[in-house]
Amino acid sequence: MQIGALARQTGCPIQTIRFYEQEGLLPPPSRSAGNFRLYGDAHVERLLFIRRCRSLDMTLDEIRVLLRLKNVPTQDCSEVNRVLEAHIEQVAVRIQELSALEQQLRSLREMCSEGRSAEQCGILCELSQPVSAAELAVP
Amino acid sequence: MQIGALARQTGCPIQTIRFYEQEGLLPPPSRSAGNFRLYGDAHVERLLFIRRCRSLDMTLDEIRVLLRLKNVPTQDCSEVNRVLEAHIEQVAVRIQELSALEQQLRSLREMCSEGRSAEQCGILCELSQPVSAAELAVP
DNA sequence: TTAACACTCTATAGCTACTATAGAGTCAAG
DNA sequence: CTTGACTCTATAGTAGCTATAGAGTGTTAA
Repeated sequence: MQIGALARQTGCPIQTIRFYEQEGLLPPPSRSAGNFRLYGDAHVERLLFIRRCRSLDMTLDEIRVLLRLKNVPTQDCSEVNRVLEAHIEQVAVRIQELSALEQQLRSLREMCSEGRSAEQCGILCELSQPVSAAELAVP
Repeated sequence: MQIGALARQTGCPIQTIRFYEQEGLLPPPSRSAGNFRLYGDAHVERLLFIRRCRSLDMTLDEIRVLLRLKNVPTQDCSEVNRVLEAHIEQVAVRIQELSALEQQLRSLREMCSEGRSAEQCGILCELSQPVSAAELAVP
């Protein structure tokens, strides 16, 4: 199967497949006489695994770890659990941060009603205030 | 005031100040005889404004719009309101997405208890399932 | 006077996870 | 034998910085 067929089967763009190969997530496939990449079912499976992980917003590094563990089927899988839990924690933290951010934005929005001049705009005025050290810590 | 002093006053790294100048967010300051950047109070104010916006996770493009509006003090500020509301909406959407993601991750976590072999790991098995079209839509 | 030191300058490369080109080559069908 | 669909490599771009190299500036102490 050529790269286009693999792309159709997995819903993954061709460029991205080549990118995953370059990054070592997909093993280099064999090549045709004309130097075209030739894939088999194992590649389909592995690429689907990667895409599933990406759809769960895992980083390529996290996926690399999972792929490594997957390739040693007899090994204890507790590291898989740890990777996943760390990832869940990251997502939870990000949700916390964004929720706090949304609160700040909504109270900022309260500062101004439509139709004022920019000079008197409560939002612009508030935005001109110094930032606290806590707020400066970029999420 | 040299760039180091501005950096200290605002808590913004020196490189970032130069980056903002390059991006047109900060106007190019005057220079000393030895070609050092020399800033005044207006620069401090403007940089604080930018950092406050960034701490609210606004993009540089959004900030550019706000700065433009801020510089025409007599103009109606309703566009400021619109920029802010669009930004709030984006944050709200992202929170929704991440919350759904967290749910998926937690139910994935349920699939495996510690101590199995990788082969039998419920998480790895589940991750090997094909991805639905809906899940493929990367947030 | 000169040496040390802190500060600044430009230019460039790196980060993540792709995406989008350019320009060339491959292969099957009409 | 040419058209068209497909593929190849290499390179640059995205956002918002961060980090480096190698050079110059400016003040102070020996």
